[in-house]
Amino acid sequence: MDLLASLNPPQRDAVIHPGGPLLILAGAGSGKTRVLAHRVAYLIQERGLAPQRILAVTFTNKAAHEMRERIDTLLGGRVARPMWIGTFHAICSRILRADGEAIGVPSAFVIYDEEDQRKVVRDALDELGFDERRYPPALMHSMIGRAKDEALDVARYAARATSFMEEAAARVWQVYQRVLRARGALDFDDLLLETLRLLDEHPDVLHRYQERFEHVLVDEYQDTNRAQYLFVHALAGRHRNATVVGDDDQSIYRWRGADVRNILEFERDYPDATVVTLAQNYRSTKTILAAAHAVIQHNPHRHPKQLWTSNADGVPVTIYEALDGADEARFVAAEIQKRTSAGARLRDIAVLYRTNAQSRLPEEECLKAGIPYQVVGSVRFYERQEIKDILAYLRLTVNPGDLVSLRRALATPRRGIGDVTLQRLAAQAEEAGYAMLEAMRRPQVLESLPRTAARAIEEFAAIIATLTDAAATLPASQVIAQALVTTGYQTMLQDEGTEEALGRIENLRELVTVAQEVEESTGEPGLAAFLQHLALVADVDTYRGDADCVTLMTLHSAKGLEFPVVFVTGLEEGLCPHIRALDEEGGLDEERRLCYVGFTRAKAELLLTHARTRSIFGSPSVAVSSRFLEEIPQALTTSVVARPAWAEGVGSLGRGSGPGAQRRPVQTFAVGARVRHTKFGDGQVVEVEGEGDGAIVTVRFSGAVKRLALCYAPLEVAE
DNA sequence: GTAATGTGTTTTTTT
DNA sequence: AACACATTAC
Repeated sequence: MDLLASLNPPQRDAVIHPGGPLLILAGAGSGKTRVLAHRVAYLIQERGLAPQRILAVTFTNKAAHEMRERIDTLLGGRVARPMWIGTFHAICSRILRADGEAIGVPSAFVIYDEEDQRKVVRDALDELGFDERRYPPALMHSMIGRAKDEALDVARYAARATSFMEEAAARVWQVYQRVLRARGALDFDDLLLETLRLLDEHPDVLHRYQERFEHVLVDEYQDTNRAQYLFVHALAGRHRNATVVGDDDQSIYRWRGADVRNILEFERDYPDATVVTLAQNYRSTKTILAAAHAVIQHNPHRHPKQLWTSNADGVPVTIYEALDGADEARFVAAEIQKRTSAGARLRDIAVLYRTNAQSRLPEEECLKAGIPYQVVGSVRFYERQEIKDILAYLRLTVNPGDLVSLRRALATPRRGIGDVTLQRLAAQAEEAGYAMLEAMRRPQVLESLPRTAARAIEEFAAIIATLTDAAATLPASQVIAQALVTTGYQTMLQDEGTEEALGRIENLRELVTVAQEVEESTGEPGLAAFLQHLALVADVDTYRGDADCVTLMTLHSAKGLEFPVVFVTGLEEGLCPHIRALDEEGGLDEERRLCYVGFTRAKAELLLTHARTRSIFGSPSVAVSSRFLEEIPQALTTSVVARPAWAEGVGSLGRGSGPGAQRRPVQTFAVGARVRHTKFGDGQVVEVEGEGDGAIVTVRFSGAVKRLALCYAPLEVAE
């Protein structure tokens, strides 16, 4: 296959770049994923590079899968299998599993998620005798997290601490880290930091990986943090074949430690770097691109650049001013139905918002309207209660020292073991130098406990022992299936019998299926590998592009995706830009980039909505439309304003409620377009006067020619 | 030791 | 509005 035929000149330059550092500045929709896939395929096919000598870092697992598939398609066959491709976290996890023992990381380490981490922080505060009111756990946790993003260690952080709070955080961090280590656990940041430490302290390991990876490619480079930066530069240090791709305008993870300087200063890091700029957009209409550009150009300190496209002008951007959140949701649902009845596919439509909480109203409206939808994110699959409960048992079998999991497993199903018993156990275990699980098996320990408690403990220890045996020989999926029964968890849910409980059983079955799939795709059947994999699943990894439904998700999750029709909802001051971002240095710029990312997801049609009142924590408050909306030139937009309920039924169209029925959101029709009117039937547009809200179209129907006010006439595009 | 009730808090965004 | 956490009652 000719890998270059379908590429434009700069894309081709990037693909055939012989070696040495390469920076690809790729604007939204400029085909960067394609270029990366083609470059890898080219290296393999034309340069004869062995796939296992390539390391590619993507932002999500989903992107990793897609990349692998694209490369396979380009080359024909499953060529990309031996190539390492995944997120920073997944790749570091793999390295640590293989080589972590050298720095004392057990290969079956568990990964603590946000909730687990919070518990450890609170334990640490407790141990230090710090009052949670004076030292909020959330604040302590985030201070530690930010420091880790910058690849600091406790000692250096403590040394440079300037405030009282920072000194406190340093002490908490110290205990936090000791606790994690004692439990054989790592948090997300540790995956990177421990890998860096491994590479630093064991030059032989560093050299092995450096030697192996002749090419290192990194996608979404604008969203890498300091630790990730160091990782890339360490691994590419030998061959110097680092290819990084990114767009400073799409940097939206600063709050997570992402440092846009990584991309802006790549040329300083590598003075001999080749820079390729991809400025042609293949995704969006001229109108959408112009609107997006109008917004982003308000940001200072950006690489000045302007995307262009040879695509059509397309239709204007719709701006809808809703009465409130519910009205906004009704508008969205009505517009979706309009488009699907005109032949659009549900999977081509996305509804985006700033915060997860905003998904509720559109969800309800979709439900009412019978529109199938999927929500990406909000409650993550593996963070569901039932999943975490079962995982707690499994984690214990892999890692007996995991106290967070022990506490969790002991609590559900209820076994009559509470804090009192647990503390007695812990005290005895410490005294005798046993691990907790070990103490549970000692007769002399059990004897000292009340009879009922002792029997419950025995039973629990037996369950863990059975599962541990199973985990030693069986693949993860079978261990999980067994755990559902052995722990009594499934019985508990069945007895409960509520719809919710049955849903939970469903989720647990799904977990078994997921395990089977992961076993197949990774070829690593063990429970430890599965658990580590599971902890690294991102929200957007659950997005099913092939499902026949509308997609609801946050602006963050939407990065890297595209849809013919995109709604961006809640464009109000305080929401987008978010109020919490406004008092952070540079926060507004990042909100604007987020908005830009949202706009540039749209291929054909972009609909922006905001509400006049918005419920915050249950109580309604007046909302002002987002400054980002004001930044879009009116020439590019069509505005629709909701009519308040009290004006309903005056004069016209008294059918039903909701904006879809009472006031027709304005569509635009070109002269010649075939249209359908509910009363007059099919016709053809012969003239358009004015535009937007006040437009009047003249339509020739089979019987008569009519002049119709677009905002009131029940007129649609005919399919 | 558990279930029920009450209170306060929360929302940015996520690997 | 929804949820986590604490207190209270059993």
